[in-house]
Amino acid sequence: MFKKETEYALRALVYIQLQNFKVRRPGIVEIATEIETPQSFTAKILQRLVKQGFVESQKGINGGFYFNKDKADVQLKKLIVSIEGDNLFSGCGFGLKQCDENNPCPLHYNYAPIRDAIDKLVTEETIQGLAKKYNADDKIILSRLNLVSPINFP
Amino acid sequence: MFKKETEYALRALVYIQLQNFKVRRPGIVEIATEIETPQSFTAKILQRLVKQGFVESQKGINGGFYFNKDKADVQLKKLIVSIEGDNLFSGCGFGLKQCDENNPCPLHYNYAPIRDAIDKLVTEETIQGLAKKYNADDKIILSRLNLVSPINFP
DNA sequence: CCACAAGAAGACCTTTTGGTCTTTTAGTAA
DNA sequence: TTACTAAAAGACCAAAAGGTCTTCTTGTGG
Repeated sequence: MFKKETEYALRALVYIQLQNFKVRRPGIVEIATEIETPQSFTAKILQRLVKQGFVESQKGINGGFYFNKDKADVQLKKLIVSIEGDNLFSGCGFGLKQCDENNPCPLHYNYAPIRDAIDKLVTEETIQGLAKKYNADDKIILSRLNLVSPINFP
Repeated sequence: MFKKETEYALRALVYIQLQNFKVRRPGIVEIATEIETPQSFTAKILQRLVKQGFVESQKGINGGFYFNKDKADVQLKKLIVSIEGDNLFSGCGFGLKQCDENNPCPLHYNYAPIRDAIDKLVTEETIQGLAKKYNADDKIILSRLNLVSPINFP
């Protein structure tokens, strides 16, 4: 469904938010280890997300990645579109350029409701929402790390 | 959603079935022109589909691609899986290896219904079904070709 | 039986995606 | 102010996806 880059970004950001809830700012080594992604590639992805303002980072000792609480929650759709464009939400299942209600392809009436459901999901859900669900439902899994003692976090 | 190869295969096969309904066997040049895909690439895709038994072909004058009426209709799922594997129907939105009801990722409860809807659609629908819809609903579009006079077709 | 009209086969190329590695920059604590 | 820690930057590499091109092979129809 999603590209690897998108999957890694989702997992990394949810992981960062979870650690932020625990008053920690995880570094790239910890993040990549816990969400089980290639470290350098994950670093590159996060650097782009920092540049684009989805998440922030702090260099040096006790540095790491974190969300600015003054900013709005990160909407999944904005994140996904920034990585892989909006083809998933607006494209035609047949790959036709012009396919809509007035000019439907043979798959249109089957496919449109699914596409709309995907759009609704990613429009309504946020990284912070996913992280909160994780905290609320102890069945939900994401990483191998379950509890880390908080360190000082200004 | 789907890979280009899958999209081209869907369009090509539906086009072939539509022409078969008109007692014609379209050739690769006609197919690629009408469904607006790269000719050589489309030829390559169709050759693979012939080898795998999804469609048949006839060389020489008045040759072209056609469906064997004695065989079962082509289920979209079988076609798609043969091209891009079943990740779309069984994979996790987060890209986790082990993600299910018992071990859900944070996106699981949102994503599973969508994935199931996709699975249902491609399991129930066939190339022949799509082509028939096309014939029944004159709004539906696929190619630039709307009517071609039938030629002899044994 | 030959000319021609197709599809078959496969080598090759380009772009995108996924990924590694090395060097630089910046922040912090002692 | 130095030593260390951590992110930033970007060159580089590998695999997969997407696509082209040339050369067979096969099946008619005349």
